[in-house]
Amino acid sequence: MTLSEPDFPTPSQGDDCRVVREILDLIGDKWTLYIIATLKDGPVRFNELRRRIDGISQRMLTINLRGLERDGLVKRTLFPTIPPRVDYELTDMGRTLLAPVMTLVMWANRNRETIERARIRFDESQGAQAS
Amino acid sequence: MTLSEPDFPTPSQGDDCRVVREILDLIGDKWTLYIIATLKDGPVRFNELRRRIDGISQRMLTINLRGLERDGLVKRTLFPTIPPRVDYELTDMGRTLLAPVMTLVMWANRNRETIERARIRFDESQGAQAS
DNA sequence: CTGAATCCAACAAGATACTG
DNA sequence: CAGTATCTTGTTGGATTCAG
Repeated sequence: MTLSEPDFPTPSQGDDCRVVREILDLIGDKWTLYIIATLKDGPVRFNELRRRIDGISQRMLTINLRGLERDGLVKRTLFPTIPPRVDYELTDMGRTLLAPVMTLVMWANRNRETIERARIRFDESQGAQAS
Repeated sequence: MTLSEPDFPTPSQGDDCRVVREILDLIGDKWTLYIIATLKDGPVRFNELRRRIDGISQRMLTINLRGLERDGLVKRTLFPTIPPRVDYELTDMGRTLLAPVMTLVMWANRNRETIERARIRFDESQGAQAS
């Protein structure tokens, strides 16, 4: 285990945070997570990805797929047919990322409403004090 | 448990991903995670935060703290002394975020080198095919 | 000390058109 | 079908200045 906090593992400021930043730079952008999620069940073709991910542009899909391929999270397979066909699929490492992401999903699901309420309350108190 | 996938819980494209996006919008920016990590052991004053988080500007610290306060992850306590003093600390919900983040930290630590190698390999193969 | 307000640079991302 | 290239725009973040 990389971390050795006694009772509860918490991010140890200096080191870990930078590492997490790299990961967040990896998956923290607008589309990457959607792409990974869309690939979770197996290979998907380029335009199929585009159709399934609502609102993504051709450009962004290409760029993000390149990044994921570069990082070894996604494998690109070109079939040199006419018309050409390209399959994208998660690598083994890409699949291991699904688990950590899931803990975030669960946290999000559990706390979404609380956060929503906190926001409303905060915004109201801000509006009220504007005298 | 919020998810009920049979063998392995994976992000279910439509729903969960949007929820995670909200969370990533929360912590996915450049500084929020550092702030949360810096607050993990208890209240910290504004300028102390600023000192401990290398490179952050006053403006960004303020903005991010406001956001965290708005979302109910951080509590702000103003001591109306002269000069004024403001303490920031994680709320209970804020602390629960540490655990999910940690799974990401661990994934990052485990896979950092692999990713680094993948990148080098990818970049080299790209340079090679540029004929 | 703890901010708020303003201006500005850099980058991310959308729209569109073109190509093998 | 699967991209690339270019242009434009929106957002983020840094620097600086001012205020309670």
